[in-house]
Order: sequence, then C-alpha cells, then structure tokens
Amino acid sequence: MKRYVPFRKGEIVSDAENARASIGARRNPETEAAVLQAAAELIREQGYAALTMEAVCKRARAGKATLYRWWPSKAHLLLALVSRSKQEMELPDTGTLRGDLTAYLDDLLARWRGDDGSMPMGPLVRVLYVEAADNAELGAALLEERRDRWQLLDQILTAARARGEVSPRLGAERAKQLAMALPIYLLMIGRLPAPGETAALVDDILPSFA
Amino acid sequence: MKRYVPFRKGEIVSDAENARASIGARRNPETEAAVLQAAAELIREQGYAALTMEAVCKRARAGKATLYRWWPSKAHLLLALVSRSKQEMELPDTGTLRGDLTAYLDDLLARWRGDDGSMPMGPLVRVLYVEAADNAELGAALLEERRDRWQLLDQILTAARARGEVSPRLGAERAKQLAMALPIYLLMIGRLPAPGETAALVDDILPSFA
Amino acid sequence: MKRYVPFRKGEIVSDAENARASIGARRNPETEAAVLQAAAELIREQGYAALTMEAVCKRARAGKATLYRWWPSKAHLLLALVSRSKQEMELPDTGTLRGDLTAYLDDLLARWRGDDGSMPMGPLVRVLYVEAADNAELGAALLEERRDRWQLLDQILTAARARGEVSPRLGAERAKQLAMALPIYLLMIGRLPAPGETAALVDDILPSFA
Amino acid sequence: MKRYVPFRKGEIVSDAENARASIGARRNPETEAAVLQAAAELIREQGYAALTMEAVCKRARAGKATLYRWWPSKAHLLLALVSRSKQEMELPDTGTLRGDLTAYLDDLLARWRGDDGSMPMGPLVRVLYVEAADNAELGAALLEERRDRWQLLDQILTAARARGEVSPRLGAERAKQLAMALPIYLLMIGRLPAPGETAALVDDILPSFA
DNA sequence: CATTAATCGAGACGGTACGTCATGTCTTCCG
DNA sequence: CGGAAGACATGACGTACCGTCTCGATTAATG
Repeated sequence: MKRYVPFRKGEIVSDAENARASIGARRNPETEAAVLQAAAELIREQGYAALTMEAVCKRARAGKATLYRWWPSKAHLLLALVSRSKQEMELPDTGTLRGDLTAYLDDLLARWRGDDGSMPMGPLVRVLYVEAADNAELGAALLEERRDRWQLLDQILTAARARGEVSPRLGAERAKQLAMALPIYLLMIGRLPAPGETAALVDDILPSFA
Repeated sequence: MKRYVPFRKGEIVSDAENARASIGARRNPETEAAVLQAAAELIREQGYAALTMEAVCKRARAGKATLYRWWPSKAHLLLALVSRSKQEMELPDTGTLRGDLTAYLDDLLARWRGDDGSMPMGPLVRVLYVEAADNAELGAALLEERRDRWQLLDQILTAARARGEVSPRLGAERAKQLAMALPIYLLMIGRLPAPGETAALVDDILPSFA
Repeated sequence: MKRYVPFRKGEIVSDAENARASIGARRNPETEAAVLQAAAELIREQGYAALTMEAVCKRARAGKATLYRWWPSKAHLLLALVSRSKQEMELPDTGTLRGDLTAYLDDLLARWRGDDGSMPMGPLVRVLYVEAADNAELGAALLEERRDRWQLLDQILTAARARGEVSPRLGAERAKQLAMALPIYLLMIGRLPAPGETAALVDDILPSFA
Repeated sequence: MKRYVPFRKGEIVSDAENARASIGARRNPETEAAVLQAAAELIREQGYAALTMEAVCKRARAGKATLYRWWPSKAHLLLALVSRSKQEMELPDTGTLRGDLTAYLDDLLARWRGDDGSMPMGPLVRVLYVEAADNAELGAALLEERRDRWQLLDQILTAARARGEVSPRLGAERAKQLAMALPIYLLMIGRLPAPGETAALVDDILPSFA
C-alpha cells in the first residue's frame, strides 16, 4: 500500500516512542501540565510573539485538537497561565496602609518579575490587558480571575479607610485605581522597580490617598 | 523555477487611469496621505483586527512595496497615525499645576477619545505600548515620537516645581510617571473619563505631587 | 509586530460547505487530483504563463501550504503533470528497429501533441528541459521520472543491437541520443510532425544507427 | 526643506561621483556596453534566473527607463547578447561534408562553450529556444539573427548534395535539422561535447545523410 | 550664445506572484 | 473515547520584480 509522503523527505515523521497516550475518556493532567509548561517556556525564551498554538503543540508534544479542546483560543491559554500562578496570599495586616500596600505590591511585583525563579507574569499581564480590550470574553475571564486579588486590595483599602488613611473624597474604585495605576504603568513601559524599591514606590503613591 | 517568468508582451492590465503615479525619485505625499487615510478608516470601520497591510494597500490603491518602503511594519504605520494626530499644542500657562495639568490631560484624553470626530487614538496607543515591549526598534520610534509631548509635560512640571507645587522628594521622571500613570491605566482598562471629568481626575492625581 | 495577531473569535468566514477537509494525517488524493486538474486546465485555457501557484490554489480550492507541501515549486508541479500522463506502454516488439522505434515515437509524439484530447505535454516538456538546466533538484526528479520511458528505449535498442541493426560503433548512450535528438529538436522549434508522419521521421533517423 | 527618506536609513542614497551621464540627445554607447556586460555577467555568475531587469540596472548603474528604452523586454536583451557574439565565419570548403560539418560545428560548439574566454552562448541559446516558443516576436528576431549562420549551413549541405553526399530522399529542411538536432539536444541536456570530440560527433551524425 | 530636446541615473509608483507561517477544523489511528 | 499527528482551506505576511512614471542633471544640436 502506497504511503504518501511530502516531497521534502528526511524530516521527522514520527518518534512516537515516548508520546503521551490517552488515559481514557477524561482529561489527562499530564497533557495539561505539558501544554502550560510549553507555553510558559515559549514566552520566556522567545517572547510573546513566539507563542503560537502550533509551537505550543509541538513543544508539548500535544495534538492540535487536544489544545483547542481545552483552550479554545490563545487568550484562554494565557489566562490559564496566569491562573496557574495564582497562589494564596493572606491578607496583610500591618496596621498601616503603607505597610499593607507595601506587602501587597511586594508580592505582586515579585510575581511579575518572577523573583522566585518561576515564570515572570509581567509580560503575560501586559498582554492580557491589551487583549482584553478587544475581547469581551477574555475581559470577563480576566476580571473573574483577578477577583481574589482585588478583594484583598479592597479589604486593605477598606481597613485603611476605617483608620482614616483614605480620604473620603475617593471612591472605592478610584482608590483601587490609584493603587494599581503606577505599578501597571511601570509594567507597561518596562520599568518595573527592583525588589528593594517597593517601599519607595508606595511612598510615592501614598499621598494621593490622603 | 523561482524566477522563471515567461515574457508577457502587451498584456498589461493596468487600469492606470486613476492611479497615483510616481512623482520622480522621491516620496509622493499623496500616497502617504492615502495610506494613512486608508489605515484610519479601516480601524474605525472594522476595528484594529482589520488593519492588515494588504487591506491598507488595496484601499489606498497603493502597492505593497510602497507600504513597506515607508512603514516597515504595521506598528510603524500605527505610529505614523498617532504622530499625524499630534498637532502642535502650546504650553499651557494657567499659573497652577492643577490648571496646566488639566489643560494638558484634557487635550490628551480628547485625542484618545477622538472627541473632535477624528479617529480615537486610544486603542492605537494601547496597542503600541504592547508592541513596543517586544520590539526595540518600535520602542525607540515610539520614544522619539513622544518626545515633543513629554517635553511639554516636563515644562509644566518644572514650572510647578519652581512654584513649590512639586515635592522635592520626587524626581523628574517619577513626577512624569505619576502624571501619566492613571490616564494610561484608565486607557488600558477601557475606563477613559468622559470629557467633563478631567478636572476630577487631576484632583485625584494632584496630592501625590505634594 | 510581525506575529501579533489579535484574537479573532467566532468571525470565521469559512464558507466551508463545499471545501475539501483533511482526511487525517495523510495525503488526500482528492486534493492532489484537484490540483493537477486545475493546473492542466489553466495551461490549456490560458497558456503556461497563467500557471501561477496562486491561480492553481484558487481554482483547486486548495491552500497554498497544501500546494507547497506536495509540490515544492512550480517545476515539480509540471513534472507531476507530465508524470501523470505517463501511463504504461508495453514494450513494442515488431521484430525490426524501424517498427519498434515507430511505435515508440508514435506514442511519445501523440502525448506531446495531446492527440487523445488530453493536455499536450510538449510545451511542458520543453519548459522542463530549460528549468532543469538551472535546477539540480528538478534535474534529478526529471531524470527519475524519465527512467521508465528510457528503459523502454534501452530495451528496444538492445534488441535491435542483438539483431545487428545498431552499429557496434555506437555506445548505448549515443544511440539513445540519436533516437531522441530529432524529436526533441522538432519539439523545441515547434515543428512536431503530424500524426501520420512518424514513419517518415523514423526513416530519417534510422540510417544513423547503421 | 524636508527631505523624505525611507524608514530604513543608512543605505546608499547616492554615490553619484562616477555615474555615466547623458552624452546629449543620442544613445550612449558606454551605457549599452555596460548593460550587455552586466547581463552577461549575471547569467554566467548566477544563472538565467538571476537575469532580472532590476539586477541589470543596478549592476550596470543604469536607470530603468534607459533599459526599457533600448531593450523593451528581457527577450530583446537576450537577443542583443547573442547578436553581439555573432562574428564572421567564412564558408568552410574542405571538399567533404564531413570536413565542412566538422569545421562548422567546431566553431558553433566553441561559441556555445565560450572556448575563447568570451561568454558561453550555450545557456543563452537554450533559453532563447524556449522563450521563442511562447513569443512570436522573439521567434522572428531569433530567426533573423540566425540567418547568416543558417545560410552557411545551407551552402555546406547544398555543396555536399552536389557531390552526392546527401541522399536525394532528404529535403533541405530535414537535412539542416539532422545536422543541428544532436548538437542542440546535447546542449539541452547539458552534455556538450568537449573541444576535441566534434569529429566523433560528426561521425555519428553523418550516416543519416547517406 | 541661449534654447531645445533627447539622454542619463535614480528610484518611487501600482501591481502581482512568490514562498512562509499561523489559524482553527478535520480525520485517522493507536492505546 | 482521549490523545498524538498532521493534512486541510484560508489568508496575512514581507520580499522581489515588473513595467511605467517623474524628476533633475547633462550635453549635442538648433536657432
């Protein structure tokens, strides 16, 4: 029986020895991990532009169908990456807005920079903000994903307001925006503060709450 | 067989009646205008996703080579669009930081929103920020483009500093960042203030300079 | 900005009702047939100059990637066309070189002229000869393709040599060249003999074997 | 006054020091020479596929308008190249067809091979034969160009016929074809005989005249 | 001598084909 | 059935050439 092959021979046809197989009629967690791993590595090593669904498939040794089954668009894949990195952070309670905000931003910036050796989330977040602008579905998902973190920020600000550290003039929304605007802006222009500079950053933000 | 093109003689299709021709060995400003016009219309009518180089060529009745000669990438085309919208703005001099900043941001936000009926620059600016992150050349061009506007902001802040309205604690760079962070952040999350809300915005920003 | 493609969700145009889909991870013979069909029609209807890869794609409703996967250049496509026309021809055995050569060339010339209503192969062969001169890969493919037919000619000449109809002075290669030179030359100058003239042609070639 | 330059800077804008200028209202022979020289070099160095009008312009430091003014198509350029090489050859008169044909083909093959250090005409001739098939104008010009040489061949064959060396069965046209077919064929398949092998070649051709 | 006219290099112009690449859908075969 | 593999149609990308055009300069012939 004739086996058709593309004109350019000599390429890899199948090194199927060590491919992951199905584990039956349910999702294979190994595959999920491999895909997210591959996506993370691609972004880190070659930038966001290199994050193509095809490259992810190849690197993760996954099929395209598998990818699209679980992450119907690149946006969902990005979101999954960010979600994966979300680990618990307990509510800081230093007694001052300055201390709480410093703790909060210190943690956030560390994740953006990838301080603990894990993948830096900064580039992803930057991309998500822009993608979300054109993509309502992604926007909603992004909002949902941020809910916990934002709740934390809300609690910090509410406590500070109770202590009189936040001007009554400021609405809850605007207060949150004031807290996030400068970090996000610095992320956007690629000028994230170094690990030790968070306190100085907070000192520059704090007056706007007064 | 790459370059084998049989001789075609006299079968020129060229419905050249109404095409723009060259004006010699130098740039034809009409072509430039037509291209930018086409790009602006495409974005406005069908969104940024419709801004393909090919669509621009077609709409502007321009050749691909022409496009790529003057704008080597889509990002540069965007940048040109933004640049074009930047017409002169004179230095505001209201005597207070509040007044100057309000005038400055009022103008900027109006362009981002497209208040005068022209194309809203906001979405373009948002995309440019993300592109610049991965593209050093574009980053340089973007920086260059912003120079004029930033110089204005610098002058506003310097004057304010002379009047004692800017804390000596703040460096020039950080002061600029504090002025721009919230507007940019609001642009990023799609919450640009309405035309009348600029003053309130400035009031929320101002305390951080004190 | 090369690879920045905004997410497009649900705006697939894809009038996929009547498009050929993949039949799995292997070549779809329908696609191959459609492409060769389209190429043949283009050449016949509009001439060789109209045979652009793009036109073939369009007409065959095939993707560019598909085309280039299987036929890495226009020349290879031509070659496939010629190959396809080469159906089996049994070894003529009339007992004389004259008869065998007449049968052989009659068949060959009929295909070059397209006598059976199919596409004339002559113009394609002519182009292939020239392309092969500049393109080693194509040259090899062309040689490979001709092997069957040449084997036939070899057998004819060997048999004739055994009967003493071919001078021992002539090498095998030169004998083949003498048989093919005049037909090819006539093809090149566009003076292919009419269907009934093959015998006369052979009569003019034959003496050189004596 | 603003000077527009393409976005990619740093390229050669004008090294106009040593450019050829017009010599008034008539053709500049230096330009013609430079163009033909450039074309010849391109074919020799990079093959026929590299013979683009643009490459010729660049290499010859000539303007496109100049090129198209004097050689309205690539075919005309090719033809001019061949014509340029046409030098006088006197009618050989060795008293035998064998001697005359050997002299004739020896000269022809030497030019095809470029034995005297000049540009090999073989590749050009090969291309011209194929181009002429699709291009009547070029075909006519090619015929005209070859007239002298063919006249020579005609004379050789007529003299041989008078001596009884050409079978009356052969028409004048067919006789010429028999003389040229094998050399042309060998040219087409890139198997031109070496300088000393012309006599052997003629010996293989001669019997067909008997 | 001044004007005219044709020539020159240069290269921008509108087009079109090229060959590459990513998308998201599909089908097969294996476990 | 899930998963790897990869072919499929689509279409944008950026490059290269085509043949036409306009420029500004140069220079011979003309007035």
